[in-house]
Amino acid sequence: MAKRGPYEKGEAKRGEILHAALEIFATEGYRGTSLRKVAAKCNLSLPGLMHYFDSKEDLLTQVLRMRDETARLRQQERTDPDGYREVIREGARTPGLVELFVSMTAAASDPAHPAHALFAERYPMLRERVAVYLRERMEQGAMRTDIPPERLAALLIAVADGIQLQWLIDRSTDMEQPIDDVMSLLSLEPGER
Amino acid sequence: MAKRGPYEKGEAKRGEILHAALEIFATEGYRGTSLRKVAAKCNLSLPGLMHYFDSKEDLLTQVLRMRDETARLRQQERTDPDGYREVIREGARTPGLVELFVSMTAAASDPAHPAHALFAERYPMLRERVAVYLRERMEQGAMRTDIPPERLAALLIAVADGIQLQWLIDRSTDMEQPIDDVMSLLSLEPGER
DNA sequence: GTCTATACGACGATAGAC
DNA sequence: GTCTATCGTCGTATAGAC
Repeated sequence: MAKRGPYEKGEAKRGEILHAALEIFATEGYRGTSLRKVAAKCNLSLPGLMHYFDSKEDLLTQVLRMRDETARLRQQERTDPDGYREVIREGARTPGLVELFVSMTAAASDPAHPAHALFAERYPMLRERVAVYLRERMEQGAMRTDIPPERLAALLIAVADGIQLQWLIDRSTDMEQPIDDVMSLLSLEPGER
Repeated sequence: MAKRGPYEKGEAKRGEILHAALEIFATEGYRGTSLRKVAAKCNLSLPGLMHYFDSKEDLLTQVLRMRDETARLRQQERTDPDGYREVIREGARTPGLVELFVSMTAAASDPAHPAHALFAERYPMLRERVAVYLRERMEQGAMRTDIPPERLAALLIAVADGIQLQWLIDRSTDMEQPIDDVMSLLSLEPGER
């Protein structure tokens, strides 16, 4: 069901801008990247670009939304550690994007920030999806059950986010090991002591 | 051993600036706080303020250094979970500072950033201190020993950092629970199943 | 060494013409 | 829908008074 009229071109251009912005921020990082650079890459003036977005923060927020959407489509319902691993591996290839996510999270602590709503939906959604996976494994008898899956989900996401901060400073940091370690702590198999 | 000559005043003023900057960033957050505001609070012109610092990022880096130093003096060698708890509780009272730390971590991913050296020293030091505590507990027979303390230290710090990201978005997030949960996963006590 | 005044270039944002 | 022109503010740089 193709859009009619002038909307079609506008939506295409909007997508082009978002992809250009994603590429620039991924390569050059969050700091020191201006909207004028993004506009130039799209053969547009700054006001021409701003016609599509309310503000720089709005543009960045939509970049993250697009990023989430493509990641979601690619791995569908993979909430198991292997799915997580894949996400982390890809993040490791694009330090600029990790930096963008972290910077935006900090900025979005202000409820008035455009990205606040995004993260406010995103974290509970992530927790829920991880919790569903953990609950399954518990029902299979493959995991200890003394901590409810919702709490463990918050814990696992914290590990994944937190290790990325250490990795931002030292790129030799192993981002998968801590996830594996938590999972092994949760397993019922021998290995204790 | 008091300093002589004109240095004394300069150092005092430098400290005043750092405290003023800390207060402003703690209350108004990282974004939207300008050096001119900090200068005004110190009854100084902007260049007058810049006489003491190489750049804005340099000033912010020294704010974090000062922050670390006072925290270190106050709790000395407390690397146990209760010491951590205290740090987290105080962080919870000053969202702007947490935002500052997270934003600076992201920015410091660039090795050329003045804060890069700070974090590059800070994380290994933190890991080492936590590892020492964990090793003690292991030797006391109070903890499982199947994962080496160095790896667990990275894990615990990731949990502490990561849960703060979730807390930045949702202030009702319990920042102590995930720490407690990891510690209970590490304990040898019954509770399994 | 401490500090003010002034100016510069770049940023995000907006007004209004086409 | 896209432009030129302009705005206010930012961090920064320099000159020079004391």
